[in-house]
Amino acid sequence: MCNPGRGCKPDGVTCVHLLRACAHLGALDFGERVHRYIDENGYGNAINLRNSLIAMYSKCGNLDKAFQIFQQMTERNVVTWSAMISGMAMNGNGEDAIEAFKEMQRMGVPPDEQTFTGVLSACRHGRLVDEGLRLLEHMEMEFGLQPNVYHYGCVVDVLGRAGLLDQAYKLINSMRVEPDATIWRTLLGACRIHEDFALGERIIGHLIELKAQEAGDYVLLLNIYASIGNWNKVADVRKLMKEKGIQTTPGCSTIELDHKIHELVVDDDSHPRKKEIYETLREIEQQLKIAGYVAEISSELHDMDSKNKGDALCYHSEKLAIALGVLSTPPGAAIRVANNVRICIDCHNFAKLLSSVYSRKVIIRDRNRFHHFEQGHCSCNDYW
DNA sequence: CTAGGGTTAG
Repeated sequence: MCNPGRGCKPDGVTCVHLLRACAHLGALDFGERVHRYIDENGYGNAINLRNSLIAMYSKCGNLDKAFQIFQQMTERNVVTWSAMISGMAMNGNGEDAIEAFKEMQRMGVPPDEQTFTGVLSACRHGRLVDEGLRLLEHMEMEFGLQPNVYHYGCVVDVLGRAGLLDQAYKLINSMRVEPDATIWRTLLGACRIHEDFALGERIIGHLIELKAQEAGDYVLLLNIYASIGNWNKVADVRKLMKEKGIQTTPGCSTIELDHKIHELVVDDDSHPRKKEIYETLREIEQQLKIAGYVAEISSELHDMDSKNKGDALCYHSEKLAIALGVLSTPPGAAIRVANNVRICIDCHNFAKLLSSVYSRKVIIRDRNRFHHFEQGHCSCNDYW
């Protein structure tokens, strides 16, 4: 960690940067080394470093450790509270996040815009409709803070998922800020869940006006048509994407083993241990099938026959990373994987079952949030 | 030079 040969010793500022990098990568081991370095060098009393540690541990999925640091702090400012609230939200402890939000006010620390980002995220992840609406109102009336498009987006998401599509649409139109493409996409996602094609197509109109060239818009459009089984329209959209040269991001997972980050992609055939990985994966699948695992085919958007779907789903990068984790760590050790896209329902089932059959905690950070799998259950509140 | 947030979809 230190470079004595050049007489250049990392200081507190260096550590702040390092912790941010660890948080971004989900590199818990390295983050822990930075933590030890901070303590050994007496940097640990600086409030910005304690706050950075809370964020790092939260973003690496170790909420207990983040909370431990939080509890040991004698001085807590708005950043401390916001970091803790966001950490609870992203790790699936929505109720705790709201409790913490109330507690900070009892302690006389006024929330700011970023605190509301955290607590409204908690409402979104926890599906807390009334709480979300109430907070959005209090934000303006009680604290004089102008909600931004993300704050509104959380409440639109919560309303939409609850099936209150009209109310969500009205909220977007009543905003004092301009709706962006993302907030329309949020509502479009809800239209897909509740199969509201009329509103869905109206929203696509708004999206095309704003920035129609984004891959995500077309993917959502695909989802709507796929969920009603209109494969002709799906094919049309795919053709359009091809013509415009629009590509979707390939799935990619990372796992940290012996202080090294291993990166795996969908259908990876370039990893030096690919033979072992695929062997382990097949062995795991056999074990899981005995326990009742059935490949979930509905998460594929292609109109293939079931057999092909079953095969295609075997090689998602998170499964490869989990297999590498199983074969590289001692029995019972936790497996931590970071994913660049959202986990699919099949890999979610796979991890859930693996956590019970192999008696391992599996912690997956996806594009959205953390999934803590333990004894056949997941901490997440989503519909799977 | 430094601390807290981030949506939909694949």
